[in-house]
Amino acid sequence: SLQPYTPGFTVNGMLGAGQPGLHHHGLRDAPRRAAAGAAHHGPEHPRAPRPHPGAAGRRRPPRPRASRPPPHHDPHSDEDTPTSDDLEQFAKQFKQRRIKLGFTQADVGLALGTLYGNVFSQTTICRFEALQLSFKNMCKLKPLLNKWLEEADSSSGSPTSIDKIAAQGRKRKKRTSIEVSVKGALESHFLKCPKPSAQEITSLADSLQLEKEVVRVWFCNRRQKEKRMTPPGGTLPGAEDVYGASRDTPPHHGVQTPVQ
DNA sequence: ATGCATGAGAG
DNA sequence: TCTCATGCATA
Repeated sequence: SLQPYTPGFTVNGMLGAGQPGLHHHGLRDAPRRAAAGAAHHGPEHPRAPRPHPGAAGRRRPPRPRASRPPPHHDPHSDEDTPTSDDLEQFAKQFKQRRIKLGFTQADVGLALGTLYGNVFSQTTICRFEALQLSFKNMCKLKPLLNKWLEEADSSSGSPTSIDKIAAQGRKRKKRTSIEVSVKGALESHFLKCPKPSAQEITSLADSLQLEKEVVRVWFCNRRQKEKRMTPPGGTLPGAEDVYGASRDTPPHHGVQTPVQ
């Protein structure tokens, strides 16, 4: 189940791993975006910008924010907390190796399961590579992916075949598609107030003709997006701490980067 | 690749 | 209820 896909076609790993009518792609690489960002405040939140060595035209003055200072020793060895830069570098290298080895994101997710029991979806691997997870989440996944990487190119083909986790039976709500204009409205409100009260959500939902639950979830997801290592939009200097009115609102912040 | 969704924890 | 990790389904 975790064979480097067959060059002929049959891009299997991914389809088999639960990627329905998706076409090819399993290998393909594109000049990635770069992250630039700011990190700060939270006493414990390493979020760092990325100066970008090789890329030219960086518009944002990279905020020189050191993040989790590596207490000691090198980055490549897992163990202690990596810096944002370490993660970015690893993610890049990981993707490159993965592709060279001929594995799809889905293959990797599955392999992690057969290897350690933690199965991950194509989505998660994708987000890891694109740094679209929270710093903490990235740190958690890095060791696993790193191990897979070592295991993978050392080609110690021990066919550790394992079962798949039983499928769930719960019916999932059909994904509601929100119109662009409505999304724009939500976005506006988000900028004004990232954490609307239940009542504000209700009225907003009402005026936008959306289910309250849909709006609530939209805000949750929007906030979560803001906490990724590579946040959307851009956090203007000065406009920090959008949330917590209380002191020490921990994490957040980011950076801005065009996601391509 | 990403949008909307679920569910486990925490409070 | 919110956050957070995660993924089905879809663009």
